[in-house]
Amino acid sequence: MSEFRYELIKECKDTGARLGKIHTKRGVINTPIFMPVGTQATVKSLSSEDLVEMDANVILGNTYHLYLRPGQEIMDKAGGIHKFMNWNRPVLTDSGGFQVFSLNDLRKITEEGVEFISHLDGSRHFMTPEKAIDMQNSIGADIIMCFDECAPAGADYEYTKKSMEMTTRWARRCKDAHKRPEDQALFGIVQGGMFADLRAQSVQELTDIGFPGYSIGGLSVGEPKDVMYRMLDATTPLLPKDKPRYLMGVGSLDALFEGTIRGIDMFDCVLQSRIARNGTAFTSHGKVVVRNATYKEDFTPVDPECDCFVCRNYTRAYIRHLIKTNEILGARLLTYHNLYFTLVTMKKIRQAIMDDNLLAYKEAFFEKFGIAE
RNA sequence: GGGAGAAUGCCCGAGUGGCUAAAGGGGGCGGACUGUAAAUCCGUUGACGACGUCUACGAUGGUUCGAAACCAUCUUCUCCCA
Repeated sequence: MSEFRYELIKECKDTGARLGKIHTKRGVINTPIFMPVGTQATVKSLSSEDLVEMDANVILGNTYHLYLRPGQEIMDKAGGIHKFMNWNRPVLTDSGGFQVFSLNDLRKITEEGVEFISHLDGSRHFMTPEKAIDMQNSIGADIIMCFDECAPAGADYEYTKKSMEMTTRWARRCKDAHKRPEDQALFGIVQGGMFADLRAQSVQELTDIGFPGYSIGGLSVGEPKDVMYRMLDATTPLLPKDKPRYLMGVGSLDALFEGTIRGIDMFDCVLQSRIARNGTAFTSHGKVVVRNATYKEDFTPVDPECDCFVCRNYTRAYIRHLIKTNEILGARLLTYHNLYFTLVTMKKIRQAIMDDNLLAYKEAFFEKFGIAE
């Protein structure tokens, strides 16, 4: 029997926010949670020890990228991603569905699956729902995703409906192909673009199939934020309360609050780690572009209110210097801080739900943080 | 002492009569970044109140309708022969 289970601890009185626990073989995940993204079995620039130290609980890996490198055989021989990267906490893998979207010019979609042209060497690969699951069985993540088509924001109704219905058929194939349901929770992915009725249809069909958790995909793909929030409003109330909801790829600070308020339990985002590498920090007082000349002689911490090891020991001036000189330590320090800051914010959000003052906390947060980035 | 060559915008470096305020790269400055094709990408980078003017390609003086480009002299630098 699977140990995977969602426990709803408390529902917010004023909003749709939920405080919960996801029980997995590798430990308990307190939700709502932010999951750092480690596409190629590494959160870029950080070690697994760093992630433990900052108290990250779940991290992501990516099926498509790990399938290309190091490849399925190595993942098998390594005994799965946990051993491979020395990380014994939960891992969630995306199926490669996002690459159907992001590698737009390098793939062809058919009912059977997706033909990718490798961005690495131009070689052709045919990814199917079955293969995506098989690969995820080899990677061995605790939570895995159905292979889906993530349609672009501009897709019209007709295309979006067909795409969503195919994603549903793929979801069934994924469930059928899954060989380790006892220790890998397979999530279905809700699609339906920017159309509320299609979102509802997607939820209905996926819940009919039945999954231990539900992801909401196809958002934050170029649409305005209010549209995304409207789609969440049209989706989460329809999802079963006893299963976790995962909003895929979303994680700007405002979206973490707004998503939580709309009943999302899990978030992941590359934004924190990517902008870190590009010289920007999220702080209590908003976005700080450490790279900018303003901070050349700023010998204060990245975020004076943060107690991460970066903020306790290093200055903006130093990190700016590292970024300007293209030293890898700069990327590492900012990545560490950005993720730490986000994880702490999520911890405070959980506490606020517990204390029945989520809306007040949100208001206080953005009063300092400023307008959402 | 003799001979050859070079001097370009913050730096390197194209450019041998008008289309050159001057390619390209670097550096500087700024912006973007949301299930990672990203330590990436984009913009900008002589001055001044704008498709206008001014100052600019070592210096000075010429040739020409017009010069960063041609000529003369000077200055500095590099290389070769003694």
